[in-house]
Amino acid sequence: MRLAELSRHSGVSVATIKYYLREGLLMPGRQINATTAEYDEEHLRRLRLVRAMIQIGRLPVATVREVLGHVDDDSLPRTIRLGAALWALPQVPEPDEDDEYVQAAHQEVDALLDRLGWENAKRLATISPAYRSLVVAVAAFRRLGYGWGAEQLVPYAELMHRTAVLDLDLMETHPSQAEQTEFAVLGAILNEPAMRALHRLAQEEESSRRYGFE
Amino acid sequence: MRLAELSRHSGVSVATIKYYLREGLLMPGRQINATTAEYDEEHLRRLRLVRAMIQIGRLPVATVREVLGHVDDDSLPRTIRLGAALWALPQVPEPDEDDEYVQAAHQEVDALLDRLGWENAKRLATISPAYRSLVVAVAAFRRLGYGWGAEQLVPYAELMHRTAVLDLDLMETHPSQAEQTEFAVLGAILNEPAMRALHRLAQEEESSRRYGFE
DNA sequence: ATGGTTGGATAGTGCCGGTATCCGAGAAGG
DNA sequence: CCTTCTCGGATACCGGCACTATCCAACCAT
Repeated sequence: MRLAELSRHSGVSVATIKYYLREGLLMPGRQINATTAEYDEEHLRRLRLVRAMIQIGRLPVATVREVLGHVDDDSLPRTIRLGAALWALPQVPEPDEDDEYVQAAHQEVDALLDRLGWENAKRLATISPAYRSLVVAVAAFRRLGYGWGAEQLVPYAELMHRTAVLDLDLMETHPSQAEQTEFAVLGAILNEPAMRALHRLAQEEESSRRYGFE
Repeated sequence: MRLAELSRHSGVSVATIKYYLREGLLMPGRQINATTAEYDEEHLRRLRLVRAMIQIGRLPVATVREVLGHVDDDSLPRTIRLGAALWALPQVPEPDEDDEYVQAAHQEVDALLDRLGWENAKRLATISPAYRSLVVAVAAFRRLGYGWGAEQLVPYAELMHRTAVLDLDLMETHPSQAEQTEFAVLGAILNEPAMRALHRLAQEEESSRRYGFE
């Protein structure tokens, strides 16, 4: 497969593929001679993955590169690789630790983790971007005057835990570890838009059940 | 409160506030004289809301303007207002209806809605952006060779429905309709990052329960 | 041989949040 | 009253990012 064919099969323009090659998102093709390179199914697959991450997952190019780096790195044990890939995902800006709302949010989130019994997550709290994101979101809510704390979050957290159980069950249906890692990353990146969509659909459904269409 | 004070109270730079005023994200202050305008708590609140939507929700400025327009529009009935605000949220690119994966995804999603008994959502299918987003995400998964369809999505959808029930219950605890609408929009915009964070935390928790830390 | 492709390098584009600069009109202090 | 500081508003500009257009030499098909 040559560049133009890769472009046709993927629906991605030649110029864009060249850009991804330059950015290291796509491994170079096998060079046949000075002006021809050969690409295969693996390239096509990777290209589709990259596109999905960028277009559906809205990841910045630099993040895609980082995530792919972890996915490709065979030297790390599974959970590290998975965690590394997931932690590269886009983050909310750093919380300002001096802010009173941020401090209150910290306490709320810690209380939440205690009430849930998420001991492991608590151990990861200081380094996990997810923890920080949650703190930032809770702080924003409270700044706007909503009593958004452990009380309200517990039922959500329990639902999300059940979702995570589904995620990992689904991941374990894949035979090889490489596939599992790719699927887990995909799950985190592509599943989330799908879940967001499902969530909104569910809101529309429930809302029209309660209030009708008018 | 003058511009500089508004800036100090909100932590947003004067230049940025001016930008938001220009863009119509913030209503102009009460003009005292040719060079002074007076802002109040309402402005501060709106400014915090705008910041949260942009920074935490990552909404583009144009979308924020649109969402706020619907929130402020008292002439519409609640569900329309709510729906209009939610539908303005950022969307995935339009699916290419000729694509075979997209067509298969359509069928899967329709089958999913049937199995869930989401009659109302089905009626909204042709116009709901959430429906389209779901189709796009499912198509992307299938293009990558994963059997991602009604079968796998049903348990997720049920969890999301329970989440939506929580959302609306929580919304109904607010007394006025204006507050309810704002809260619903906030829920859709700010709650999602929080849920995403909870989801990742839950994944970390469950993953380390299953596989330990190594 | 020759005209159309090919891959690679480089520079440019369009958008978008946000900044910097400038200005004339008050406000504040003596 | 006069000077100096600060204010709000208009305008031009900036930097990052995801692409895209152009150019060029090498190659392949006729």
